[in-house]
Amino acid sequence: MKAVSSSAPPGREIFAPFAMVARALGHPCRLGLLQLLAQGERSVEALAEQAGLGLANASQHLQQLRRAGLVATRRQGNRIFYRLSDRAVVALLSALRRLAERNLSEVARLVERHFKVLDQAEPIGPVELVQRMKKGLVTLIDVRPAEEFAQGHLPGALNLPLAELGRRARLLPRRRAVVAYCRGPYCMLSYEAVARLRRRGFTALRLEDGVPEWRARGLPVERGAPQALAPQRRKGGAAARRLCAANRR
Amino acid sequence: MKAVSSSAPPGREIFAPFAMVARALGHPCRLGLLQLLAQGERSVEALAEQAGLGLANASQHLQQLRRAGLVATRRQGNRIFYRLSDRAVVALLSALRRLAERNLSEVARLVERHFKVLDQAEPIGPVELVQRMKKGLVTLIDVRPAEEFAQGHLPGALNLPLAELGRRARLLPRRRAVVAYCRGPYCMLSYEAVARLRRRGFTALRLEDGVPEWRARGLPVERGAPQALAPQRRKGGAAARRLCAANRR
DNA sequence: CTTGCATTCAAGAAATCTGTTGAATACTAT
DNA sequence: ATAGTATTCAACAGATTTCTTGAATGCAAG
Repeated sequence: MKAVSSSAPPGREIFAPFAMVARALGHPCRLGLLQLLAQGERSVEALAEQAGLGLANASQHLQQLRRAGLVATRRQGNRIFYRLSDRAVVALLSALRRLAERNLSEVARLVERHFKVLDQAEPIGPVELVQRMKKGLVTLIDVRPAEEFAQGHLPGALNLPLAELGRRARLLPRRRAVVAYCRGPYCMLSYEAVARLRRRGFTALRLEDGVPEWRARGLPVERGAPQALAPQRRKGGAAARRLCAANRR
Repeated sequence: MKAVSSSAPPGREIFAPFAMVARALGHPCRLGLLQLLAQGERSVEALAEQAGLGLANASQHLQQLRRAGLVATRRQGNRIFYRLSDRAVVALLSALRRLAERNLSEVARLVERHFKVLDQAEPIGPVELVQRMKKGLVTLIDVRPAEEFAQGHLPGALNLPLAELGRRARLLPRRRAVVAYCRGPYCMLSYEAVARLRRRGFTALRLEDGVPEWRARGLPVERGAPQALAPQRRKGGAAARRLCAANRR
């Protein structure tokens, strides 16, 4: 950018810091990194791998995010963990998503179509989920990797990472519908999970929100406990009761 | 950006549209244009002039905003009027501002310092304004140009554009404190107005919000009526009553 | 101190973005 | 039609961004 055209109206530089933050959000890779970080803190290496980026490249993207104040770092021994600097970041991302959904109908249609192939049905919202859980109508599964589940998950959810879905799907009760959720509205894990479950004859639905959105709504999140890998779990009954108890307050 | 490094994790392109919207916000000039548009619709020419941009340059920035779905256009005869496409845009800008304020303390300090020279006192919030207006303690002035005032202003505000402040300041009551507002938290008009009024011996304060923020809070806005240019107006009394009435609902 | 590991820095090529200029388009008024 | 106005388009130079590669840094373990 050259010297601003003619008479620079005063108070233009004021916007520079804000523009910098917006710019930091302005790259698909960085949005992907932020979505991952919204699940919990991670090392550079883990982020690079899960985002499918080269190491140095991921590092540079992360530093850009840090310069913009969107993420913060913590050193632990040899490695450096990145995390969202503030839960307002999730709010900003949600605002961005809402607006892009409304206004970019052209692109949004394409995205939707691309996903609708996997999931023809509307996702259900958090309110409806709680109602159905209360009635014991659904089994709630978290299809993210176990580590992310450990860092926070919906109360009463079973952790069934997509990778293990093939092996463990048969353990799900067939009577109840299965509701799957993952990292967020634009994470494809749950789309994929729902598609696979349907192919196996399950009644499967997607939860609209991911964990970050759920948390941002002020709804309760259960931490820790990567869940016993025990394939045989009282499926749904106890879990549903826990979810309801947590939501009743 | 080349082909994404190695194995493109699925669902990366999904973020592209969102990144595009964020990018559109990622330039100081475009943020300035959006701030102007938040006051009301405008022609390209008016926008270019007020933002201090070349005509073609402004046009291109505006088209970028339109491609991102942030603004929309309307043709009227010879000219084209741009407007915000959705009030969610103001919400997004506010979210951006909040986050940048919190996290970019380094830059924020500089900005603040730059402004604190003009305004040493904290701005007052909308709640406090309503209270003081109710008690008839303050005169509320809108220091934006008359056209913007006409497109929407706080109930009971007097329009005293910065350009006319010199001539008309003497007409303000000296007993009451003067509260000035303008386009938003990072518009310098009100800073400047407050500084000038103080130099003249007034007790002057800045309102934290501008009209867009006020509106976004769901507070009432009076439209039309560029206000009689009559220098002699029952200053504050009737205005205050109107503001209070409007806010009471 | 040396080694190994995680991360960052540095440099360079390719792509993208910006602002300017001058021409082209779309509409109004004469 | 013709002239005039408002806006957009096209093209270009300069700046910035992005990703890759390879080296440098900081820390922990031996």
